Order: sequence, then C-alpha cells, then structure tokens
Amino acid sequence: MIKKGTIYIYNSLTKKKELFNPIINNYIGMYVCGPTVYNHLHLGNYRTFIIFDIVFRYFKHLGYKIRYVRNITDVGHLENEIDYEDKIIKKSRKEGIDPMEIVNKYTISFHKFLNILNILSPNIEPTATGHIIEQIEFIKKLITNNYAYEINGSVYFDLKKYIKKYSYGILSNNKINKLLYEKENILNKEKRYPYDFCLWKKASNKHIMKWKSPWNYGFPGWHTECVTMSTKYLGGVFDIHGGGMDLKFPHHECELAQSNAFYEKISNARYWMHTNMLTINGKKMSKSLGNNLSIIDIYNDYSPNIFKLFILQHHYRSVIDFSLEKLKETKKGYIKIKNTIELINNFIPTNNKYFELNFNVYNWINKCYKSINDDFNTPMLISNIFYASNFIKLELYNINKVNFFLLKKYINYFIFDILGLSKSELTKNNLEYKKFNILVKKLILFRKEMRNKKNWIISDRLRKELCNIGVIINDEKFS
RNA sequence: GGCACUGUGGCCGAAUGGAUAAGGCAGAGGUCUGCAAAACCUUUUAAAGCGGUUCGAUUCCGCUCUGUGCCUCCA
Repeated sequence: MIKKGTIYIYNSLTKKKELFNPIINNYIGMYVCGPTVYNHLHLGNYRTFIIFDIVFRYFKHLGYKIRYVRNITDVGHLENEIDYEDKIIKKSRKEGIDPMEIVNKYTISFHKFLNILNILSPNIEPTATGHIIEQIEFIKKLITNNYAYEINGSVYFDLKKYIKKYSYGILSNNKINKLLYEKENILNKEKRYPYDFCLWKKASNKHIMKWKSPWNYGFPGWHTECVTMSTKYLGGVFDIHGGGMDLKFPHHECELAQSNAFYEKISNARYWMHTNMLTINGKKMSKSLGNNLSIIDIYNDYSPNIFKLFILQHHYRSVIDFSLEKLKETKKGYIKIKNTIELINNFIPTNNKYFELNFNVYNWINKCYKSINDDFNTPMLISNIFYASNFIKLELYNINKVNFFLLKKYINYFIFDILGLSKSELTKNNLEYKKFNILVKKLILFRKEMRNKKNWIISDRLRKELCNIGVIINDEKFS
C-alpha cells in the first residue's frame, strides 16, 4: 500500500521540526519574499526560488489547494539607512534609464530564468508599486494603534512601544540592546529609538519614485511592502512564510512586528521557513561582493536540470559552497538519472510472472514520500532515486507488469512533478531538436559506413567534430 | 561584542541513542573494445578535540578549537 504520510517542517519560529497542519483543511497559503529587481539575479537567489517551487509542487502533488504569493520589490529597498538611496533609483541613474524601465528590464530577466529553470509561476505575484494605497492604509492603522509615529513627513515603527507588549526578535533570538550598532552616531536623528524602522519615507524634491500620502510625498519602506501584500492576499494569519536566511533579521522580524501591531494579536505565518545561503569559495554569493554568477555563466556547460539537481542534492537548510568542479560531478550523476528515465519510459514489459526481487516497489515509493515529508529532504529523495536507478539498470526485465507500471509512474512523479526537473530537457522532443537529430543521425550513419570500411581517419575525425558540437559518440563493439 | 548555524571517507553530502553509518563523484580491479570513450560488474577508505549523561553516543549535554551567516543592504 502507498502511504503518502504527513509532512514535518522545520519552523524557524520554534526552532523545531513540526507536524504540518494547514489552518483550513486542504487549503494552504504561502508567502515567499521575492527579489528586488534592480539587477539580474544570481545563482544564490535562484536557490531560494527552486526550493519554494519544490514546496509548492509537493503540496500540489498531494492534492492541496495552495495559494502561493511571491512579491516583486520594485520600490523602497534602500541602499543604506544614511542617505536613503533606493537601489532601483541608483541603478536607473547608472544605466541612464527611468526607474520603471529598470524594474521592467530585470523583472523580464527574472521571469525568463525562472522559466528556463522550469520553476512554476506563483498564483499571485504582486508588486510594491501596485500596492501603494494598501501600504498607506496599513501604516495609518499602525499609527491609530499607536505603534507608529510621524515626524517631518516620515513614519517610523515605534519599537520601544512594541516591546512592552510583544517580544521582538523571536525568529532570530536577537535582543535589540545587544546588537552591534556602530553607525548609531550618524543615523538620522528623527527616530525616537535607533532600532525604529522606517515605514514611510519623505521624498526629497529630486527623488523620482514618490507618491502622495497623508504625511508627505514619499515612498514606502521595504518591510512594510511584504507584510501589506501577504496580509492582503493571505489574511492576517496564514500557513507558510518563506525567504532566504539573510532576510530573517531584520526583514522578517519587522514584518512580524508590524503584523502583530496591526492586528493587535500574534499573527502572520504559523510556519516560517528559511533557505540557507549559496557561497562561492566559502563566501556568500552577493551582488555587493561581486562574486556572483548567473545562470548564463553556467548555461553552456551545465543545463538547468544539472544546476537544480546540484541544489537539491543539498538540504535547503545547509549552506552550499558552489563550484564548477562540483557541478561537473553532478552532471555525471544527472546522466545516470537521464539514462534511467529514458530506459524505463521506453521499455515495454512482457513479464507477467512474479519473481522474488530484492526491490519492493511499494517500499521504495513509501521511502521516497518519507524523505520528502521529512522537511523536504531532497538529498534523501535523490538518493532513493539513484537506488531505484541501479535496480532498473540491472533487473528491469525481471519485474512484472503491475510493478513495472507502478515504478514508472512514481519515478516520473518524483523526478518531474516534485523535484521539478524539466521533462523536455530530458527527452528533447521539440521540433528544432528533431531536425538537428536527423542531421546528426545521417552523419553517424555515414561514419558507420566509414568504420565498416575501416577508414579510421575519417571516422575518428567525425567523432571529434561531433563531440565539439556536443554529440558524444560511444561506439558499440566493432564487428 | 550579541545571535544563529556548521565540523561525517580523497571530495560532496544524508540518516541515526545500540547490530552492516544512505547516495553521488573520484580511486582500484574487471567485462567489453580498431583506438578512444561510454556503459556495466566488483571493491577500498569516514564522525574536529576533551569531558559528562547512559548498559551503550556519530547522534543528547557542556567546554575548547574551526568555518560560515546575520546584527547597513542582500534569496
């Protein structure tokens, strides 16, 4: 019998793996912090979106109705707290185009690579600039509830007031009085308390991206955007809130604080999930350090499936140190999986008899579900796939029809539906590829003729040329 | 300085209070072979250090050492 089992999720809020139960039976609301679109995303950024794609896919596979909201930050993400320069405006000045052109350009780039990576679209992808009114209303309520104050046209969150009733820092375990604050002296003097964070910032005359508000012409703060949009589409309390580990503090703490202050009760997500960082040479991949690689940088040698497999061979809560060497190793494993899938999907079973095999299909399926149920343990699931792969190569002929179709169905579920590898990349059935294939086949046929005539010079030359365009010929035995 | 996390074979990486510690890559031997490669078969190697709890710890606890992330901004 197939047992899909129950899901356990590591909850950053409680620091424990917990049995996952949605608030409303069979319905799930999930919010994931999306990118600030002021540049091309790098491999580390995509790691997070690959992981939450798996979460999304898995819930869908299990038959849940899930609403997945992933925002796009197109305003309000400040470069630093000193001169209040918006990342997008800075980039627009650098490229000499309008801020909204920047936003458009990098949003298109983001979507293009998500598509290349075979990442499903979320159900709602709200933008910050599309929700200015909601953010203003949100801030107004925070002021009414006495958790925010206006000063000189800007609005700040009153953290001192907040910590009288709620605890701040429960996600990160930080205590605000123990934080390092070297820049305290140069911080703006408007705030009542250095740790108060900006909800609405008054724009200077030169500032391009600004909107009318009850306080002044200005723009919303980054932390307010996410909490407004998650609330709007998922409600005050929802199931899962995700994002990169680097957002845990202060971004998510600030979201949580605003939500509690807004509803005047403990609210926002019940389960918080944080994906760990991708490092390169032991240092976090980041735009500011300049050590970032994009999909384009690896695309020629390593397909998106290989990159995904590489990411998923590590647990999402562990740091991954990226290198091309390791990607090369993954590529070899990927070829194994690819061969297995081709073998099983093209195999026609004839065996009706039952043989005693040391591979039980039901046990294997249950083990796969158990792996993914355990806090989305994709390395374990992949390990099980390799295990099945070894069996398939050796004993596919001995398996009876019933078990064969079961195995075929589920290995396809796990590889394509759940792990989200691209089927078309594995099977390559598009028209252009078919044409290319015909040409290659003709060349291979010609080479075979040359081999039959023992013309090793031409046949070896052909093998080399074909290899140069990525067609690897593995000769059969010469007879 | 505070907080969080990490240390498993040659490399990458899981699980686990007790019997053989997944899986991938690499290495070794073999099958096959015009050559090369691939594929396939077989196979070697592991728990930072010290102490504690326990009948028993890689797993739990403490300390030391190591590395990383966060405390401007970052998925």
